[in-house]
Amino acid sequence: MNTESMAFATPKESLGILLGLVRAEIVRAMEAELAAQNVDLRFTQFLILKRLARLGPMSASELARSVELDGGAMTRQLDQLERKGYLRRCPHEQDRRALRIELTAAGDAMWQQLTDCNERVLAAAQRTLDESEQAQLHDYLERVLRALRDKN
Amino acid sequence: MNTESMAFATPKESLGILLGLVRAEIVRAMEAELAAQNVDLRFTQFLILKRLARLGPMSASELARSVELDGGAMTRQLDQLERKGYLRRCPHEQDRRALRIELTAAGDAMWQQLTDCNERVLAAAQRTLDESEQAQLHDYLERVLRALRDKN
DNA sequence: AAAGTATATTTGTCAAGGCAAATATGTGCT
DNA sequence: AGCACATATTTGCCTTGACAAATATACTTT
Repeated sequence: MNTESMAFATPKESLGILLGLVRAEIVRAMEAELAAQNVDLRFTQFLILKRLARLGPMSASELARSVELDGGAMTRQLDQLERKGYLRRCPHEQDRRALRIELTAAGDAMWQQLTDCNERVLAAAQRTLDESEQAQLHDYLERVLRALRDKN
Repeated sequence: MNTESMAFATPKESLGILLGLVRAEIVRAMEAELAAQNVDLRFTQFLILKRLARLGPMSASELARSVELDGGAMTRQLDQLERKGYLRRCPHEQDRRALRIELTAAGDAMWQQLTDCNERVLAAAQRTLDESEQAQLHDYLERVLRALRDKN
């Protein structure tokens, strides 16, 4: 009659729920690691530093889009991270509306300290998947993401 | 030297970011569908109705755990959903501390209306994966979830 | 049965994020 | 140049969710 059979022990979570659960666990694990190292950063702030460390300076809105964060929220996160001394708001060369957000030396150092902790959590999360399975998971997620964005 | 090569056009999102992006898109898509049908429900509320529709009546805290929502937040969501007439708080038979949350007829009818919209979004999201790939994605995510939870 | 501990629900408080309005620039068209 | 429209950042306002405290009830041990 319908496409799904309910005759399982685990009622088979839908993709939406499952993604939420997995993400929540990753956030929890990362924030625990951060706290364990006495680093006063939330997951969002950690992500922002990571983007900057890996992709280099960019504008606030590029940063916002890349972590799926509202522009207003980004402004406030930048306030906090700037206050902590991890980044700097510089004028953008080509666009006087925009900012060029760049890591300070302290921000860079902080990222050096965090990169291990980051990799540890991700490795732990994927420890039951072998290399090719990890790549496949990644590929599937990217395809799902593209499918959702190219909605037509 | 390190395990990741950065020589790709797309800098290979980490699992944490990717999950966030995909989930955000699914939430966005679902809320757009709900709005298009003039249904005044947020994604969280939709999830709650879905759980109740699929798993039957349960206590507020079971519900909260199953959608990874704080107990306090659940109380307020239940307030709203009860006010809209979609569910009822009944006394729990075996445990006088707890509630038995059950859908009303209106809540059931609402779910009937939403189930299509739900499946449409999930199908669209996974449209570039064939059946076995969808199953595999699901399996990988569940394994990651277990790995994160059984942290030891 | 009394005490101590664990769980369910509710409420207060606070931080984070979404949305809209304001301001300052860019970009394209005429 | 002038105008319309799009984009970048900031700020105010509001909702949601996390955390903690309060209350009620269960469960366990003495």
